[in-house]
Parts: sequence; structure tokens; C-alpha cells
Amino acid sequence: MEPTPQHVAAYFALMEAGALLQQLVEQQLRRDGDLSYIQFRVLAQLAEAPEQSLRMTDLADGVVYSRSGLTYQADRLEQGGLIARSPSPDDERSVTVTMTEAGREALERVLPGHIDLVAKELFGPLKEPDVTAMADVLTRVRDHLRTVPRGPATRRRPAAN
Amino acid sequence: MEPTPQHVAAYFALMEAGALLQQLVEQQLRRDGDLSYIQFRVLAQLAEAPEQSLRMTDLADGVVYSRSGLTYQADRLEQGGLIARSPSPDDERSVTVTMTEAGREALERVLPGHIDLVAKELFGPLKEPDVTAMADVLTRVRDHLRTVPRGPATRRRPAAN
DNA sequence: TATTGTTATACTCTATAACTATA
DNA sequence: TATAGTTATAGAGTATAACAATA
Repeated sequence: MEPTPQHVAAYFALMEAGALLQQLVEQQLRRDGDLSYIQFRVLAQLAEAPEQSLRMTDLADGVVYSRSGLTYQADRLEQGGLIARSPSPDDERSVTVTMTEAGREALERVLPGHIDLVAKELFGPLKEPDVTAMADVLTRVRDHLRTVPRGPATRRRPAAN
Repeated sequence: MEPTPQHVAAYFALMEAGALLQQLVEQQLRRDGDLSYIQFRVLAQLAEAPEQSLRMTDLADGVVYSRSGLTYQADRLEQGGLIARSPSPDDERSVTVTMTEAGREALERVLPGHIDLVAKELFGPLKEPDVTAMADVLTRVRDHLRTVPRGPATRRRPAAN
């Protein structure tokens, strides 16, 4: 299975573009709101959730994280006053995470620069048809990749024990 | 500047596809050759270089790394016997990094699985025209992103001091 | 027994600044 | 003075396993 130069170019371009864009995004989020990308995604998920609340497990699913890793990030966000944790009403084992007013403000403080950055640095060099093609192709790639078993972060139930 | 749903979809798909693919790649490299992606890239660069040798600075440029970060990785690779460091002949300040035979073997041990993985998980869901479109669009995005000043890793000379 | 979440711990990686040596 | 590279150190993030509490 020899890959063609086109395949090699596409692979490298995806890996490098993804890494570079993420670096820029993290830099912007850190500068404008002292947030990591993970923390930004946690807040963004809470913002879309009913009552700005989700259980820890639901957040971990969305962010593709290990449990303890999410606990770590939740600790950070709680120390900063951006989220609050409370026992869940229905299931006493669960912890409900709620975005605070300060959390919403942090998200809103960061969003305009975020949108600007993406518009300028990602879409700047593209024309409309390019955006359509990119969304089409990468959505299919992402949807496939989501189905591929990954390491510890995804393995909720070890395959064979 | 309201982004269209197409723009949002393209942005999220790129970020997530890039992250998922990188996770899979790192998992494969670790499993097949106990290499991190960075270490893999260092070895790949050395493999293409004349006499399998490059200076530390050239490597840092290629891998987009801070100096001390590269020293750390070089230490690891040297401990594993995959590279060797020697004083440069022309410039006594420089260190020339050379891939050892064990380094080449590690690279070759890892490459088939790497190519298989990418063929299957990245290009599996795509048809040929998709690959062409992806290479075209993402190459332009990457080339633009390369020109954007990033954080510490790139800042060789601080802007204004 | 299984699930939710936390804790303790160790490890990897990255960044900064101070430092040595050479150009 | 500037450049190449290392070192010391500190900090962020992640994974594992053990744990407590609830289902």
C-alpha cells in the first residue's frame, strides 16, 4: 500500500494545521481569559446545557477525558469561581457542575477574539467553496475517527478482562 | 462577523479530527516502537538529512520546539541509543545529532503500522477527489498558519526589547 | 457488583532563566 | 554582543490505582 504524494501531503497538512491552529487558539484563550482550551470547551458545553449544568461524567464524555483529568480541571475552574459543584438531586453519586455568572462572563470575554482569530487565521486564506469542501471532508473523517477505539481516555470498559 | 454554520462545522471538524488522529498516531508509535510523535518526527527528519545528521537548532526549527524542550527529547533519544550527539566540525558551539543504526531500525519498525493506520483511519472514509481537495485546502491553511507568529516556541527573537 | 467521583502518586512534557562556551 | 546548547527548576497536564459512597 504505497501512499501517493497527495495522501502524504494531506496527512501532513492535517497534522500540522491542526497543531498550529490549536497553539494559536490556546494562546488567544490564555491571553484574553486565562483559560486553557479544555477549560474553554467545558464552559462552552455548560453554556449550551439546560440550566448551564451537566454531570461530571457527561462533561468527561464530551471533552474526551479521563475521570481524574476532568476532576483536575474542575478543581481549577472551581478555584477560579467559573463553575460550582453540587450534589445531584436524582443520583447521590453524581456531582452536578454548574457554570457561574463569572464563568459566563469569562466565556463571553473570550469569544469575540476567538471568532476573530478563526475567521482570520483559518478562513482567511480560503474562499467559500473551500470552506464547504473542508467541512464536508473533515466531518466525515472526524465521524469515522470517533468510532475508532482510542487509548485510556475512551476506554470506559476495558475490552477483555 | 457572524460565522456561518459551515464555518463552525469546518472549524470544529478540523480541531477534533486533528486531535483524534494525533491520539491514534501517538498510540501506534508508542505501541510499535516506544516513540512519542515528537521523537518520531525527529528521527524522520534525520532520516532525510544528508548523513542522517542535523544540528540541534535545525531540528528545533523543524519540530517547532523550544531549545530546552529539544534538549530534553534529545536526552531521551540518546539514552535509548537512537541518536548520538557529537561536536560540530565547522562551528564549535553547535552539536551535531546523528541517527544511529538502532534509530533507523526503530523508525523502520514503526513505519509500516504508521502508514497502515493513516490509510485506514484517515483515508478510509474518503474517495480520491476528497483527498485531493483536503490536501489542497489544508496545505493553504497550513502555509498561512506557519506565517502567523506563535508563542514561545517560535519566538526566536522577542519582538521588542 | 457496577458506577460516580476523588485522591495520591508518579511521570511526561514544556517554559524560563541562568549559565558556559564559542563566533 | 550574539548565538548554540545545557541545566535547574517550576508548573501544567495526564494516567493509574486505590478508595468511598451510592445504585
